[in-house]
Order: sequence, then C-alpha cells, then structure tokens
Amino acid sequence: MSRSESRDDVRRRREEIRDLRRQMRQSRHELRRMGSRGQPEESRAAILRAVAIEFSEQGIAGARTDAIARAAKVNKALLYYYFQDKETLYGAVLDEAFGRMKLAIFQVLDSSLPSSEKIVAYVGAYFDFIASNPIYPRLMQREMMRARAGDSVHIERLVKSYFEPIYHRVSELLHKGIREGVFRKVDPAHFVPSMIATIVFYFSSAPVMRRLFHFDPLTPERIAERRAAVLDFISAALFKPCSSANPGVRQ
Amino acid sequence: MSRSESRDDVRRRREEIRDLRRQMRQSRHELRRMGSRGQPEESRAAILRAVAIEFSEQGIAGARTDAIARAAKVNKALLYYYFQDKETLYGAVLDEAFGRMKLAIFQVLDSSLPSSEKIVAYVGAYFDFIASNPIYPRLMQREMMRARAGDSVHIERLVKSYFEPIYHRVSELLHKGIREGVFRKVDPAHFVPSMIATIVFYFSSAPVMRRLFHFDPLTPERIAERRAAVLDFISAALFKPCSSANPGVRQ
DNA sequence: ATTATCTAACTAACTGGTTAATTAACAATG
DNA sequence: CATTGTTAATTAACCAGTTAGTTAGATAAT
Repeated sequence: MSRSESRDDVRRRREEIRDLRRQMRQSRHELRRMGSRGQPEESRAAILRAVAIEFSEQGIAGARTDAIARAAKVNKALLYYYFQDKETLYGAVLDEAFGRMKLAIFQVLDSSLPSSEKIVAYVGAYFDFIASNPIYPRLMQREMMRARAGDSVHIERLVKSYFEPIYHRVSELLHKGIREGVFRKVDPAHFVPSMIATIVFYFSSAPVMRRLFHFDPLTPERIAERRAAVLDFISAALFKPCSSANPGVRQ
Repeated sequence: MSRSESRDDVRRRREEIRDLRRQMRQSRHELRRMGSRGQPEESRAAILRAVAIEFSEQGIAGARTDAIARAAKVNKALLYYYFQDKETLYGAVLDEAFGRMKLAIFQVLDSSLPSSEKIVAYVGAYFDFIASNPIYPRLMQREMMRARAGDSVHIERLVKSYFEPIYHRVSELLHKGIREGVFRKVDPAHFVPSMIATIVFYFSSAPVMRRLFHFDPLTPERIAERRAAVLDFISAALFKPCSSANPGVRQ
C-alpha cells in the first residue's frame, strides 16, 4: 500500500516538474521556436555556427555535442536530425570555411594585376581572410593533425577541392614572375608553404605571443603591424634585390 | 564436501594460471619487470615515451590512458602511481621535449660565430631538431590550441622557461646584426615568429603536402631540400641585398 | 490527418581514476 | 641461515561520471 502510494507520489511530482519546465521554457523564449516549424534554416545555420566554434576550440575528440546544442539553442537530437553524426557535422563546417576562403583568394588570383602586385595582393587577401575568420586556421590545424594520425576522412577532399586549385594558380603566378625577371628563382613547392607559414603562424601562436610580449597580439593595430611585417618579409624573400619592381610595404 | 573440493579446485587452477602467466611474462620480457621491483626507472621512462606519442597524435582529450598503458606495457594504475593525473603526465612530457629543444638551441646561441653565420646556424639547428624530433612541433601546436581555449595550465611555464630565454637571445642577435649593417632593419618581434613559422610549418602540414605533391615530404632527401629552401628564404628576407655578407644556402 | 520540426528522457559504451591485493627485494631478527 | 617484517613496484577488478547517439512522442502548419 505505502509502496503504491510512493509510486503515485513520484509520478505526480514528475508531472509537476514537467509542467514547471514547460512554463519556464515558454517564459524564457517567449514562445519562440516551440514545438515545430519555427525557423528550420535558422536552426541549421545556428548549429553549424556552434559546431564551428566548438570544434575549432576543442577539436573533434574534445567537442561535446551537448555543448554544441546548448550553444545553438537547440536540442541535441536536432543535430542528428540534420546531420548523420559528429563527423559529418565536422565535414560540413570544414567545407563551409574552406569554400569561403577559396572564394576570397580566387577573387584576387582572377584579377588582372601584374605579377609582383598580384602576389602581394594574394598574401594580403589571405592574411585578411584569416584575420577576420580566425576559426579557419584553427580548423585547418586540427584537420592536419588528425590527418597525420590517419584519422581524417576529410583531408583528401579538402586538398583536392581547395588547396590544389589554389596552389596551382599561385605556382603559375610565381613561375610567371620568375620568367619576367621580377622574382628570384624560387621553387614554388617550397615558397608557397613558406608564405602560408608566415601568414598563418602569427595567429595560431597568438597565445604564446601574448605571454611573450605582454600585450594582446590580436588588436586591430597589432594585426595591421603584423600584416606589414608579413608583406615585408615575403617581399624581401621573393623580389629580386636591387630591382625597381619592389612594391613591398614597410612601416 | 563437494564444496570444499571445488574450492580446492579453484585454488589449484588459480595457481596454475599464475604460474602460466609468470612463464609467459618471463619468456616475453626475458625476466624484465616481473611482479614488483623490476626497474622503476625503465617503467617511468616507458610511460613517458608512450605518453609523448599518444598525446602528440591524439591530443589531451583524444588520448586514452588505457592506450598509453598498453603502449608502455604497464598497468594503467601505474600511470597514477608515478603521476598525479593525465594533466601532470602531459606536463612532464612537455618539459622533457622543450627542455631538450632549449639545450640544442642554446648550444648554437652560445657559440662565438659572427652574426650572419650564427643566425643561419640557429635556423639550421632548430630545423634539425624538429626534423629529428617530430613530436615536438606537434606538442607545441596542441598546447597552443589548448592555451587559446584557455585550457592550458602549462603555457605560462613553457613561455617563461623556454620561449622567452630563446626569444631574447635571438632578438639580441638580430639587433647586433642590424647594428653591424649585415641585416636589414627588421623588427625581431615579427621576424622571429616568421622564421619559426617557416621552419615549423613544413612539418606540421606534411599530411597536406603528401597529398598535394603525391610523394612523401618526410624522406631524408626531401627534408634536406626543405632545409635548403628554408635557409634561402630566411637569408633572402634578412640579409641586406647587394651585400657581400650573404652565406645563404642555394640548391 | 499528415508531415516537417522539435524535445525530454534514455541507454549502451566508454573513460579517467581508485582500491585492495600481490609480488619481489631487502633488512633485521632469532 | 632461515624466518619474518617492511617497503616499493605492480596489477586486476572495479566504479562513478560522461558521452555519442536513439527513441518515443509533442507541437504546429498545411
């Protein structure tokens, strides 16, 4: 008897709690996105945004689907309604980020500037993209590390779709400049990685810089300073010395 | 009666199993590390070695203590016998790796070479250290990412103990070379990161390179080629053009 | 009524860390 | 020189907490 009573007690309490929760939710969200048919596009986009941040900061292994759902203000099951699994989710974010990067870069590479100016524009554009999309280099780093461990199902696609096309165009550009006599005789297969390194490293090592220099390396002023330094560094390494074709930026 | 018999049975079987295990272990390890008081130093070292590999490949969140124990051929509880927790384990590995790096670098910085040769020697030494200790840049990358997410308890110590001393010495070296008129007027706060970037990036992006160029970028020949390219790149960016003091390496 | 959209609650598997027991070496003791 | 006790090294088995992914519905628009 007392047993069945306590069971009833539990059920009653549970229902009370459910009602209370419903009220809370209603008052908190003010009726927004209750039940179904809220704004699906918005939800999907919110998920991708949250995933990008979570993955770039914590990595795949460290990323928590609950945290993602909370950040996107969406139930966790919705992640699996829109995407197959964690891995697919990650892939979607990568394609989104790298796609935008490719677009920004090709805008410059497709322009009709002289070689020396175009390479400077390319470096500048890449720098600017990273400066205003800081999660891009983070995702790239993460993915490269996963690829080394042999755990990346995305790397092949990413290289074919994004890196290879860009690399080929920049490589051509370098060869052209060398033929024209404005660039030193560098090997694109090494020079391109060196350029990217110089551009990217400052951002990925910002936490170290902050502690080494005792100031925030990511303020707009510092970033502008770095931009100039990067262009100077690369220009000095690429342009023929004692030549008149040096539009390099100095401070 | 049958009960006591079965109990005896169990005891006998247990002893048999124990003997068998002992034999197995003996034959496998040839008497090494049996039972207790084997070689604690060896066990500790084996753990650290395994941790270094596991952490550099999987990161802290992805690293599995079970996998580490298996790789070190040691029981998991032994990890916690020697180290407080996962985090402490990671810290020990970081200090070991960064300590050796600092040693190798200071050996060059303490030498009495002229500025231009010393900076080349520094870059070469750093490159060589990374080339033969590939887990170092991986650990560094991991830790920088954790630091950005605010999850690193080690970064402060690492910067103070390893990066700061090295940075200051290289910075002095650059200033000296500039005063002497052999180096261009570069800002060490930007030039040093750019150098490190050029040195490190090739290794951390090897998985992309492999797919981009369709060959292994980490063979001794390719690494030697890269070394030359890095020295050329940095030399060209640092040494005054049209000056006689360019010992830069070309292919 | 159907369908697209959304949720709370659940589960099976896994993971960092703990515990109590076991083993070997060694020193002291009888 | 055997026995005993002590201590450091090592382990199997376990546990409490977490996590990716699932399920059984609920809600609203059509």
